[in-house]
Amino acid sequence: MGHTQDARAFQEIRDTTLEQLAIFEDLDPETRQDVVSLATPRRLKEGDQLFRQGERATDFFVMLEGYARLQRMTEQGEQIVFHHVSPGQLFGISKVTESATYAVTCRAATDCLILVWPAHQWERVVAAHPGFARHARHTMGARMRELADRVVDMTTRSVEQRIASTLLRLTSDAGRRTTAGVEIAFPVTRQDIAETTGATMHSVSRIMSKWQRAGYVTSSRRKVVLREPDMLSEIAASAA
Amino acid sequence: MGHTQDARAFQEIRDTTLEQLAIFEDLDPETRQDVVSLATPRRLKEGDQLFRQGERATDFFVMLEGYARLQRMTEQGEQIVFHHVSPGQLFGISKVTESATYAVTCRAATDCLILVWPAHQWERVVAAHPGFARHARHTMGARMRELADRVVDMTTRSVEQRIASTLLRLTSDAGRRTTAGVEIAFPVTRQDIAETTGATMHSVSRIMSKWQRAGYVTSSRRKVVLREPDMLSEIAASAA
DNA sequence: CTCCCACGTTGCGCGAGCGCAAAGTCGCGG
DNA sequence: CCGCGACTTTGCGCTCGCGCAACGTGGGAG
Repeated sequence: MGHTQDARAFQEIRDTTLEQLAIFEDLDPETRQDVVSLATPRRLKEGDQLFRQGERATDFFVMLEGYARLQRMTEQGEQIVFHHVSPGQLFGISKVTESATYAVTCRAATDCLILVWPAHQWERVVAAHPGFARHARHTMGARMRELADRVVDMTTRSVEQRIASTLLRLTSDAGRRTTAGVEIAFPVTRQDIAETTGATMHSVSRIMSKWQRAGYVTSSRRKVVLREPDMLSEIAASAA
Repeated sequence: MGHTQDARAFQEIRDTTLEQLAIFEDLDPETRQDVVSLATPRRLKEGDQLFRQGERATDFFVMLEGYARLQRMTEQGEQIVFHHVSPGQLFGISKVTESATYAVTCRAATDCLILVWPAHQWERVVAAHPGFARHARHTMGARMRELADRVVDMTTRSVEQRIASTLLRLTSDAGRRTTAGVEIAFPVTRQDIAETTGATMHSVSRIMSKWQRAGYVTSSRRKVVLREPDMLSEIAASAA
């Protein structure tokens, strides 16, 4: 995690990963290197907090490898997960909302490799690469849609339907095909699912046990595999 | 509602209202007139739909007088209210999220007077008045915070607490002092409150009847007056 | 003035999902 | 290989708030 390893990682990044990122796809290699040279790479261990809600927003980020959760904590200590950051995604972009602080807390769901830009470089990055700002606005829009959908779900759908939709979304954002089905690419506990669906761990466990018995999912400790995504879609969509 | 009336309204706007709008406060009169001259005024009657979710976003707006609801409709025909637009607020700003369509439906809660800019003028307005873009981003951030708070509320607070918070927010956004207390400045039915809190009309009615008996609120047909806002704050904050 | 309709109130029963409690299991560190 | 902590499962009872149903009520149109 020292300087040497970061430098090595950085080298690796420049050579392979970056050119595949959607956010840089319309950039010539020279500009891309300009923009990336303003950032520093950083590794996180699973569970590390990158930033906390309410903290001064000193940086913005792109996820290169791994997954992170954007969440909030209530005064009663309850966690609520708003979003899972996947590789290639931009996050911590409070500049887009003219906010001086982070709106959420970011915690690594797996070991991560991220690119970190100082917030004061925002204008410079945007000037060199207008697509960056466009991408950031687009990301913000997607997050808003996600939140709005979530509000709709919370008021109109049952816990079972919400869990089904959530698992489907997680596999579509971070799914990995295996022989047994589609697996969620990062550790997921019952508690995590509860925090992203607005249910209790107990309800999640009961419902997923039922699905396991029915053969729709296979789940072990911190692992979830969907064997019959179509059945879950059906549950998520069902009128009741 | 014809051209003459619009022109008169427009004249009136230029003379009185505009200079007080926060969004134009840092503009010299000349630039302000430039920006405003790109817009046309429009009046809405209570209940009119200004735009619908999913529709191509052809315009963006500033509310001058009156109130409107930003809402969504589910396939089952349920309405969910996300936001109440108050005078001075910018809305329909899908440009900020790089979206080609409106994310919500806008319906006038009272008769309204609004300014309408064609979406294709966005770049020109922003160029003439960078503060406009800043204001728009700020608005977007505020909406996101509102949505996130709502998700938290839906998962952690009781219906009674949510109704209390909602009424307090409505009076703080659109409150009018009267002898009896603070009145919400636009017509509000029990159904409306249900749609903004994620409850049923029946629950809202029951809870508000209780509050009326306790003397915290006075409510008649489509009208809500808070007599004891502090008591409602207490309910909204209570641990249970 | 009256009719009608939108809006509001209230009672009753039920069910989803929570809270609590207790016991089972996996896997890592020592 | 053992022990402990993190994670999971399951049962049971209860409560909040919904769904249904029926009955007020006020205000605007004609």
